[in-house]
Amino acid sequence: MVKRVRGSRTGRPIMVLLDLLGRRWVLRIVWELRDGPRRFRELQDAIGASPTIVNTRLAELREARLVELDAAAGYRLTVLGRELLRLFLPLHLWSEKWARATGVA
Amino acid sequence: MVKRVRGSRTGRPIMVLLDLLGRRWVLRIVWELRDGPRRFRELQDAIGASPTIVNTRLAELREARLVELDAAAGYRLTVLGRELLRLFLPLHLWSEKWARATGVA
DNA sequence: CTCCGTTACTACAATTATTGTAGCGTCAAT
DNA sequence: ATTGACGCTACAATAATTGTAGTAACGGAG
Repeated sequence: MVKRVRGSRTGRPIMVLLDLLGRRWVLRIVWELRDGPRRFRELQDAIGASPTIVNTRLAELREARLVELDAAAGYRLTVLGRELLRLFLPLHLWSEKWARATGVA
Repeated sequence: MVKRVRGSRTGRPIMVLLDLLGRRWVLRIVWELRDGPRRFRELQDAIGASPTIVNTRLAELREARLVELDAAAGYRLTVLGRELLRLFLPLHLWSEKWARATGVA
C-alpha cells in the first residue's frame, strides 16, 4: 500500500498517483531511468539528492511497482514504470515550447 | 524566472519543469483546476493544504504562466496550463489500470 | 586469508519546507 | 455600521530533506 501521508486522502487512484509523483525527486528519478538501469550512486549523483531521500523514494517507487532493483544491472523501470514514462515523454518537447513562451527556464 | 532551489541546476527546460511539478501540491492544484476556475479558499479546501503553501504554489504557478487569477472568476489555467493538463489527462485512465495491477491505491 | 573496491543502504544532527491557527485589509452589499 | 466574501500573511510547531559519515555484504587480486 502506497502511503498517502500528504494530500489526497480519498484513495482514488489518480489522487494517490498525483501524490506519489508530487513527492520531491520522484518525477526526476523516473526520468533518469528512461534510458535504462542506473546504479544507486549513479542515480544519486545524477540528481544531486541525499542518499537518504534517494533510498526513500526508490523504496516508494518499488512499492508502487514502477521501479525494480536488478542486482546485476541496477535500478530500472518496471513494465508499469515504462508505461508511465511513455505518458510523460511528451513533456520533454512541450517543456521547450513552454520555456520559449515564458522565458522561465 | 522560476526558482530552482532544489534539483535540476542545469536549467534545461525539462528539468525545470520536473522540478516545478515535483513540488508538493503542484500537480494536485493543476488537476483541481481542470474543470474551470476555483476560488482560493475553495481550492485550499479541496486539496486540504495550508493557505501558506497554497499561496506559495499558486505564486509559482502564476510565475510559470500556467495559472492566472481572474478577479471575477478565481484561479484558472492559462492556455499553457491547459496544454500541460491535456498532457496529463491520460494519467487518469492509466492510474486505474495501475491501481488494479498493484493493489496499491 | 586479507585487502581493496564496489555495491546498496543507514545514522543522525542541521537545515528547510510545510502545517495549522489566527487574523489582516479590501471591497461590495445590506 | 455591519456583515460576508475575498486573497493573502504571521508565526510557532511539526515534518521532510540535506550533508556527512559510516556500515555491512560481496567479489576479485595479491
